[in-house]
Amino acid sequence: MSVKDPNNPKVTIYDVARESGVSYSTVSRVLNGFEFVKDTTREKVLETAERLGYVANLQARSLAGGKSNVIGLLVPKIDNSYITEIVAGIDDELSAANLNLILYTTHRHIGKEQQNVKTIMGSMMDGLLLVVPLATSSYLQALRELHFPYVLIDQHDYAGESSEVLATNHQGAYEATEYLIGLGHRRIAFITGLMELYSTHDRLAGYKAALKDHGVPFDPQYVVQGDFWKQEAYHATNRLLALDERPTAIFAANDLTAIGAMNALRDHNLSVPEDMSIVGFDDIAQAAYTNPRLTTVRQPLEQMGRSGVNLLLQQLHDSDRPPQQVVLQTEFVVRDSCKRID
Amino acid sequence: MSVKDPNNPKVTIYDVARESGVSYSTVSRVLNGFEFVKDTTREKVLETAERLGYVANLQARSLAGGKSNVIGLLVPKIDNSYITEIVAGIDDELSAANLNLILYTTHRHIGKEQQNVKTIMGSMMDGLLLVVPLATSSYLQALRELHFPYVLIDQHDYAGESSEVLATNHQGAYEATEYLIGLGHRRIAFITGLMELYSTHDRLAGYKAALKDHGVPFDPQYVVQGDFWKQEAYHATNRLLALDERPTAIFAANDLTAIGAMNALRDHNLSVPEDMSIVGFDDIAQAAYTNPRLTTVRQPLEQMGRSGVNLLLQQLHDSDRPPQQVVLQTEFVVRDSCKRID
DNA sequence: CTGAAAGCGCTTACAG
DNA sequence: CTGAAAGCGCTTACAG
Repeated sequence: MSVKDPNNPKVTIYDVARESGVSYSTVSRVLNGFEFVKDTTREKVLETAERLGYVANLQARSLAGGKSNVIGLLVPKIDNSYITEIVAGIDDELSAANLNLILYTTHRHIGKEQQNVKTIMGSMMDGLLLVVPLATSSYLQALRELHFPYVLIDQHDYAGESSEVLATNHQGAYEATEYLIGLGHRRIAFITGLMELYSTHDRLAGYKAALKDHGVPFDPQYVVQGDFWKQEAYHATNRLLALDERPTAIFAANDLTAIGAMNALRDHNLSVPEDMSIVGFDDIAQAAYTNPRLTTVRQPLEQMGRSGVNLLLQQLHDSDRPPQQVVLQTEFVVRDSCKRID
Repeated sequence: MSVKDPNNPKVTIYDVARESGVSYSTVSRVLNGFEFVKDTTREKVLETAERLGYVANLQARSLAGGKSNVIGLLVPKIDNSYITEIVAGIDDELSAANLNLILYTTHRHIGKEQQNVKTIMGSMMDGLLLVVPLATSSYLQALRELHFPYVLIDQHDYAGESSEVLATNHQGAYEATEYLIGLGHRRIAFITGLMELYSTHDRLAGYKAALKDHGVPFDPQYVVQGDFWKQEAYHATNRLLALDERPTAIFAANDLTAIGAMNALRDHNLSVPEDMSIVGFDDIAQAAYTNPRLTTVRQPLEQMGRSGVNLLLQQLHDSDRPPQQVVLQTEFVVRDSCKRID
């Protein structure tokens, strides 16, 4: 009876089988928690697996048709806390569920996004989490045909056939706009986000709805296009400042956009909130540290990640589960970047 | 000759072999870039692989003894930009090299860290990147015996047998302390980081060296223990403020520590830099947004991630390569959190 | 409740 | 230059 080195990770089920005097099939069964195994057998196997330091080989397991216990996570890029907070929530929840995470970054490149999804379909992951994907329409259908479990995070499938987690973008934008109106602003600009993302459209709609409900006429010149990034926001703000009738307030599609706008204002020697009121969206960590501190609409980012995992887990347990939509509540956070005007 | 659906990801080398009229062994060879394949054969195979939309099954490949093309990444937790900047660099470089990344978070739990490393050794990853690991001594030996390629990022192997990427912590701390001394400070406190991390010791040594070189006597009461987090820093700062002779400046082991210290000072109605000068370390994104903006020692975090990948790549190509150490330059960044005193 | 067999998709000697 | 065979570590019907 050879005692293997407990530190040698190359212990297989054959080793465990030999040591515990059962067949490797039985070992596999107890390791997978099958019910029809004699208790004494189970204990013996578990004990020797532990003693030998057995660690399952995930590749082999998944190849053989079992679960791989690995989930693919597709994100644009690990470069701002909007993403990292969502990823933190996902990671937490996944590791609590004993699932591994393999990360794919698209670098906001649609071709790469499609390539990655294809790779993921081809490999043997148990499921896929897509954070603000850009080109969903090109692969959602294929994913579904394969019965490949997936969840959209902060993105919407207009076909209505995908599980997704969203925030109350419309309401958040509505409240932000309403707040500005309540402060006396009438010329309120909106810098949009990326047009590929649902949240952009939903926030724009909320903005328009608030204007309408409060009798402020919608003026298309005050809606300028951004892409959720500082740089574009900077340019968009410059365009706004070149208008004959400048806005008195800017509602930015997200916090990074708000920061970019603040940079542009500073370069024009305009100060916030004296010369321009600003509201953001997201409440990323930086928002509490801008100067002045940014008034914004908080999204429960980490929770969005967690909810995404939970939706996925449900699909993993029941692959015929109809798609579900989880909508998380935003919260308006008043800080110092807005001022009442008369 | 059945044409398969190009969108069906379940295309295997058998399909490619059948379609192109060669054996699956040959297909495998061309897919792996072997040299002894007739050019026409290679082209034919490549063309049909492309046409059928073949995607390699990584699990199978690695099981069969080939490379898995996946690298394990072990991090404490995705919860602050020190980590996420390093991860961003790693992710970038890895995807440029066509390598997949599987993420393991330890939640700063030593048992979990050891468990994860064990799992990684057992599974078939090609290599492992460890970012500020806490319990290296317990598994480095095993990793080496398995010839498992790994690189330490911002952590040191005292045995000198590991490849690692570090920053000039000593020098950075020296410069920070010297700067404070140059501003007239003599009672300079140091809030340490986690004692398990090399950087803590290296920075402490730099701090002491600067004091010594400038004839400022070292006073142990001014060294208080932190753990790189705001909360501990808050308490450490309170201890400092309870001293009979309060320090006039605090050198914090990292920016989060500096922020925690600023919070404590604010709660004592003390202002920075009027009542207390503060220097941080890292220059995470937040550092430019504190109020006042934080003077700090910049670490090239993203570059540290990139260098880690490069070291790993070298080992992947030549597993007998002796361990290498890469030391990246820090940079002192003066902002507004320090004041000259007389 | 348990064993023997087939097979997941691939790589790699071994022959030729 | 290329094919047939064995095997990576595991799961899952199929028998019993």
